[in-house]
Amino acid sequence: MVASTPVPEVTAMGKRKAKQFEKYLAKKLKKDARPELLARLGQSAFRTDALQSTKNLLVPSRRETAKPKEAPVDNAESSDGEPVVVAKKTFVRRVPEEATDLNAAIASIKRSSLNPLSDTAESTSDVSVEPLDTVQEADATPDPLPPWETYFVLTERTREIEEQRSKLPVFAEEQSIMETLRSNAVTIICGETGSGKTTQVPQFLYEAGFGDRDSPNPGLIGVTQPRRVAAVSMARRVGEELGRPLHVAHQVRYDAVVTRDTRIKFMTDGILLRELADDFLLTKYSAILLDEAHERNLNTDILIGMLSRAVRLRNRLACSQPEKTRPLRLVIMSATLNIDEFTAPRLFTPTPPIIRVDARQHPVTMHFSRKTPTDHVDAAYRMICKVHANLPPGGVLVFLTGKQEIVRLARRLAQRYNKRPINAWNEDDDDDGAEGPMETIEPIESEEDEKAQSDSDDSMGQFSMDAETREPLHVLPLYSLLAPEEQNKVFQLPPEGTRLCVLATNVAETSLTIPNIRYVVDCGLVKQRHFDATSGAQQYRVEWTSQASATQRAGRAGRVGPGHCYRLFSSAVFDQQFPPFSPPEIQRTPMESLVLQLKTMGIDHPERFPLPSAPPSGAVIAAQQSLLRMGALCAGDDFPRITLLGRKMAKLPIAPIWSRLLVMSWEMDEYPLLAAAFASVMSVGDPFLDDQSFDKDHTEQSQSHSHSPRTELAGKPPTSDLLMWLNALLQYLAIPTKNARNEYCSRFGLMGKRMEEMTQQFQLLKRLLKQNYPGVDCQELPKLGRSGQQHLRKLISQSLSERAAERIVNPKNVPGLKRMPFPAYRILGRAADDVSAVVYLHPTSVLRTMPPLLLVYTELITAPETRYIKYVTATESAWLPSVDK
DNA sequence: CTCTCCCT
Repeated sequence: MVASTPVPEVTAMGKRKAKQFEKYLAKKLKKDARPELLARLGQSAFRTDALQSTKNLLVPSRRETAKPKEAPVDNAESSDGEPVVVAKKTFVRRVPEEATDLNAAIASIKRSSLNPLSDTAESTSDVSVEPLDTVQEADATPDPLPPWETYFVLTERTREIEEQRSKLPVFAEEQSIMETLRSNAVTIICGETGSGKTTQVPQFLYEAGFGDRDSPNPGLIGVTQPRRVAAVSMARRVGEELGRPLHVAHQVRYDAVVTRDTRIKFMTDGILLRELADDFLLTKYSAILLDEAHERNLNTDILIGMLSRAVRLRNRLACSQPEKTRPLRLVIMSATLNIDEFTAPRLFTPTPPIIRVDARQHPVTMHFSRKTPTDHVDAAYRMICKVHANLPPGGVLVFLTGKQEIVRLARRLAQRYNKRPINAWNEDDDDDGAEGPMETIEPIESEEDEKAQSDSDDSMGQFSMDAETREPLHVLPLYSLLAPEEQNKVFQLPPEGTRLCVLATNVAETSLTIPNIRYVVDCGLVKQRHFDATSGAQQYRVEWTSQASATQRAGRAGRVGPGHCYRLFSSAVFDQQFPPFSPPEIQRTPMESLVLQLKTMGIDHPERFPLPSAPPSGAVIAAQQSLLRMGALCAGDDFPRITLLGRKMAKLPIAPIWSRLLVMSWEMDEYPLLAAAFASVMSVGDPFLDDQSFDKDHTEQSQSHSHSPRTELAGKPPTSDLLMWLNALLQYLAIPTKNARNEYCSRFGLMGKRMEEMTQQFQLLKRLLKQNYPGVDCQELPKLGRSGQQHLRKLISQSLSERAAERIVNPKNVPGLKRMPFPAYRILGRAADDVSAVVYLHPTSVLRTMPPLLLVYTELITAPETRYIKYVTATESAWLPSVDK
């Protein structure tokens, strides 16, 4: 590494001899315990006694003695049966004063998870917790609801705002919405974008006294959003509309503005999920609104499952002890889609009422292709040209599958419509004007004569004129990894006399709304990540999108006026091959995080937890096994139980695989700060721009990755892509000014957005480190010295031991091996004998020039012909728990 | 020789 000053084990004696000697002693003691600790890293059960011995060095004197009031939550956790009290105070949930209420709640949760009323569940014999009297009724009884007391809050809206509101479709429904909310604990509101439900429904509740301390419903109105930007911007808008900005706040990962005055809180769904882990009854809230539920995000789905139970419990408690507990109302807000999964009896009894609200949306005319083209990018190109040549002014939004397609098509279009210096495009596009039958698509006449390539003089400044139209085309790419400055261009007005044409990925389907779009061109495809629970491999696949998402895409043309959607596929394909809905995220993602969180909440059988859609049958089991291997769970008589390690991991806002590394480092007090920086890096991911764009924009001559500036950050010799990222962050943190940081990013081809995110994540983890381990010095920036690197590589190897690979040194012995310029590896472990276990080191790896004999990887990518391992770290067999040959 | 999109 560049900053390879080894961290001295013992520093030279300075002034404060005594202190340093103490430190030295402490370190030595810890070192003695270290081999044992490291040996145990790979064991399936985490030995808590070993932790204790080092932990005592961290927090010197007095252990916390368990007070009688505290719940005996940890009894089952120590593998040797000893009660565990380590760091209990900070890590373990404290039981509040109303212990009986909460115990009742927890008991009922455990019970409900065992008997979720799922249509197939049958066994109730293994109920491990005695339900308390307040929740003893059978789950089939309708949810109780205390009476609604009338209350009003006056607002101070301006006349202008009142006028705007009155035009929203949801405004006319205020009375029916509030009447439904009054008599139901759970309500579903369906309305398309533009109905105004997100901004208005919270205000209806506000005016009925929700969130007002003196009202019968003093708790907050909580509104969840799937995305941070939406939470922040909705909060601001509602605050403005109410004329009471202080009453509306937002909370997202790195940013909270909640105060004592807050009555409406907009937050991301992940925030509410975190809060549920500590307070299952959501005692702070009087109403929860889950917005955009139709998107079927993982978090929203889980929230629906948990809230189905929380609402029932809260309202039962509110009935039996109205002076102590107030009721909780739940509103699920969704576009008009398959609501069935939200109304399933396993979730809600009685079935919640559904209110439908019209949308203020203009009609969009659909145009299908007669035939489905084989090359959708080419088809898109032709369609854009036609729209541009023949149709009245209005922006064009084109949906494609990925960055590469977008960049290519943008160049091709720019070449035709938009004159630029010739060497700005280093890829030759001589296929312009390529023939091939083009389907006629109504109502545009087939005018596909493209031979009049316009490379003429540009009398219109930077634009040249198309033969058929007198109007230039303003082409902009849009995808998530694009720098924010570039992204923001789509929100500005295009240069005068030009037509806006945005080439976008899925970001434009939900996350970003581009103004003034009249025409949508949709290729009908999506690139999606697929996850195989048994092998752990993930794969990107381009597939037909769903009918629902195609409809959503088309709707983007109807926001300013009547629009048109040109679909680059036939109506037969749409009807017969498009699935009606995209699979919910819960069926496509690893489940470790969710299982771990459910277990910490006392839900013993996550596979039976009620959810709108069940995860794939193997996914929960696979996650459970992976958590067992990590030591976050340990085998129990009837089901795997959470360990103390697991509990600590669950407290950290990081994926289990990295939270484990963090807890290990913190507990051992070995480079705790460095580990925090590393975990921050890992939770954000690859900060490097992809080389193509980097080379083009900055250095023409550096074609090869081995000469790209990033190798400077990798150290000599390079040992890990991941440690290179870490070094990039540490260097970045050491730079004082924003300008210098930006300069640094562009020099090394780093994405500023990601570097900032890493920085914030590091601050967040540092705060948690300080809170939980007050003895650790968090002042200085950590250095990536030689021994620190070793330590991290050991831990990385442990974490990724299931993803190890061995270099194929003699390729002649392996039939079918190809492309030897790229180092080939064989995956170790379960799949080792399989031919498909041969993989290649991804060309962007910093280790490509000196591939190690043994490595661990984080990603296995399946390309059409080849499988690649990406993001690798050199390792040694001694660091892996057991390497199967 | 390449990576859709979110979140604690």
